Amino acid sequence: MNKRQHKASLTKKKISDAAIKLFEEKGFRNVTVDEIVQITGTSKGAFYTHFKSKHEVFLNKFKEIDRYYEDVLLDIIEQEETSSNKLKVFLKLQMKYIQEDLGWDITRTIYENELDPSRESYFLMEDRPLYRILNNIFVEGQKNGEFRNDITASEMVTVCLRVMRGLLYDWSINEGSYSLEEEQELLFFTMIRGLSSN
Amino acid sequence: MNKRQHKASLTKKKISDAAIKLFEEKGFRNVTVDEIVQITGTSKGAFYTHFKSKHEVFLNKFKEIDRYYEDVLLDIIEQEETSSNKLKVFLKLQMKYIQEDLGWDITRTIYENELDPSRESYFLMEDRPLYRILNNIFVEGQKNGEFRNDITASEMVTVCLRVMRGLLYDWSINEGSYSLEEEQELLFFTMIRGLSSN
DNA sequence: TTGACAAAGAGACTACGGTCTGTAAAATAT
DNA sequence: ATATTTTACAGACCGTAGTCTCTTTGTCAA
Repeated sequence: MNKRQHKASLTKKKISDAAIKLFEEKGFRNVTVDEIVQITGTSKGAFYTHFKSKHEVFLNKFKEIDRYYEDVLLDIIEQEETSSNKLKVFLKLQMKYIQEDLGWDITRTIYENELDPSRESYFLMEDRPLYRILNNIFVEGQKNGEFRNDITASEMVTVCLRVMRGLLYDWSINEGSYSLEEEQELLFFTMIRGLSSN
Repeated sequence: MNKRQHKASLTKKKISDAAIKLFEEKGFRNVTVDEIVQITGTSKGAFYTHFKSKHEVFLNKFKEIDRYYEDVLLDIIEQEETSSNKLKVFLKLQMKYIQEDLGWDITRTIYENELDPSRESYFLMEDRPLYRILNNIFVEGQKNGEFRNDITASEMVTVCLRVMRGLLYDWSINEGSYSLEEEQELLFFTMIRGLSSN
């Protein structure tokens, strides 16, 4: 990395850090790009050379969730005996992470961003760790007879994703007014019941 | 209705009709309020006395869905024998209606609007026909032993709504690229399986 | 070393949703 | 009949996300 690139990456980090801090303090909608660039002593030009949009700033933050899946959750679920317990624990810890580390405002903003067709979608990227992990659980659960065999593992992933999104969307429009960690259980257990072989 | 109110309601209708027509032609995001008022020969002032926001214009359109539930779907599901079949038919026809009569762009816009905390939420209004109808089905299904009794009917409504929203959200971010009517089956059948008594 | 080029950034500008203020005329009170 | 208030509306104005243009300065080839 040469001198110019180095300076650029410092600028990017400076903007990103300040922006995320502001978002957490005041909520995404109450922070303006002008404010961010003013505080960081940069400019609109700098901001938009590093980020495609105001949303994108913490899309990066959100992507950390995948690292969390791979680094932390994978090890934990391996300790569970059954596939359905792996799934249960995975979903529970995921919701706990979203509730405690991301919060509803960031979640809401991500969900809003995904609805904008002019922007890149993160949810639609097929190679997310989330998708691979779920797929592995279902494949394994089918092999050992826990899950249904009349539908494919990838169909079960689809079902699971839609249910997850329904819950997170609902949590977002309710402005995080209920405990995600507690409410996930009924919904996911029902789903798992529907996906189990009998 | 006096003369002034009459003229006002004409203006409102003129704006509403033109706006919805434009939305259908060009998509919600590609229509500006300036364009709507210019075409209708009205003004920003007129627009915003009748509608709280650009979104609200077809929130009214969306609310027609409830009339559809009450007027059409209620009769149809009454012909089904079992509660779970009522639910299946209801959900299927609902998705068919959304796909064919509303379309994904309107659906997307509604879902986006709901994520804006500064706006009134339609989904959170507790007395929607949708909620009552679902509740009735679950209560009935519990009485006749089809559905689980370890959770309440209203909890089942909550589960059902979240699943529905997950599907519609997913359909929206996929820009309506798959058939809602076809894809609903796997998801809802799985859910119903999870809600059935055994 | 120097000159062409490109990357990073500064900041004026645009587009557009939404607000505010002023006004004409209809409704209502006296 | 006249005065007062209210309503529907016109359109100037504002806030903010995002774009465009221009400048600076580091990079690299000769």
